[in-house]
Amino acid sequence: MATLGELERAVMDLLWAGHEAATANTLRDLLAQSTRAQDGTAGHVGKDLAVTTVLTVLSRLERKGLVERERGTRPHRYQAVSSRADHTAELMHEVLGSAPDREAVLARFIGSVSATEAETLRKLLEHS
Amino acid sequence: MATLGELERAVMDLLWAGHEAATANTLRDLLAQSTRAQDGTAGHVGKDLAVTTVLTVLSRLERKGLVERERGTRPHRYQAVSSRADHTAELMHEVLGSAPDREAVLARFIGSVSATEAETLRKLLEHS
DNA sequence: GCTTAGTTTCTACATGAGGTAGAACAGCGT
DNA sequence: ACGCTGTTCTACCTCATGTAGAAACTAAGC
Repeated sequence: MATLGELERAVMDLLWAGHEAATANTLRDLLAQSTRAQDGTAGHVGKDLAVTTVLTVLSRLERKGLVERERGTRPHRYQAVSSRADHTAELMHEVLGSAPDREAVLARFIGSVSATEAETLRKLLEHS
Repeated sequence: MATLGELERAVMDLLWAGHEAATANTLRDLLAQSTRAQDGTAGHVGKDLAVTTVLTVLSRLERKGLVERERGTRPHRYQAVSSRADHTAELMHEVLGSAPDREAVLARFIGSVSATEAETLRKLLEHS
């Protein structure tokens, strides 16, 4: 499955931020951002990493299909293939999909959702 | 997180079956069942495993909090702590929970649900 | 053209999870 | 006391992930 490690997730957080801003990041960007990110912030990494470390992670994320790399430009540009929300929703479907009793799962899932979110869901379901 | 390996999942599948039937399984039960399980069936394991292998897995699942073991009886009794549906729903919440943009995620999630399931969801949300 | 600083690729090592199982120990029925 | 079955301990292998050095590569200036 597409389960991410801690560092992978941090890098994805940075890339996802760029995704919202429709920005393709370079390695340098990412390093700068990761240095800037504070504890608790998305993309936070508690230490200084070697450039190669980040590149390795980027390659692995690319292999996993989460990151796309523009090889044409000179510093390559890296960007998340899909938004964080899309990715998370997909993950939820993956989790759900492996169940033979989807209905039961959905029932439990709905059962433990906050009142406000239940409201949100109701609204979302009106249209479809 | 509670991400399971292949064998762990197979064992959980057997235990979950027992959970529905309100049955606590012994090691022997599980081995017999796993041998019986056919390809595609829940709890399927393609080969004969050593007893210790299954026991190790059970211990790890116990450590993860997914399995409870009755140590009083002589062959110990093993059982799933919660139903598969509960577990899966919990997993979905975990996935969702790590997102800062829960609403957006829910929107995407709902967006890619089948029509029939959307209907199910609507019904489920009526009561709450 | 040649050096240089930043980029990318290759290769490597450490750690931890999970699959797998032997060795040894413990309790029960005979 | 003996042996069978279940349990515990320990161990090994593989793979994912974190981490990074060494080397190859490239654009830009001198």
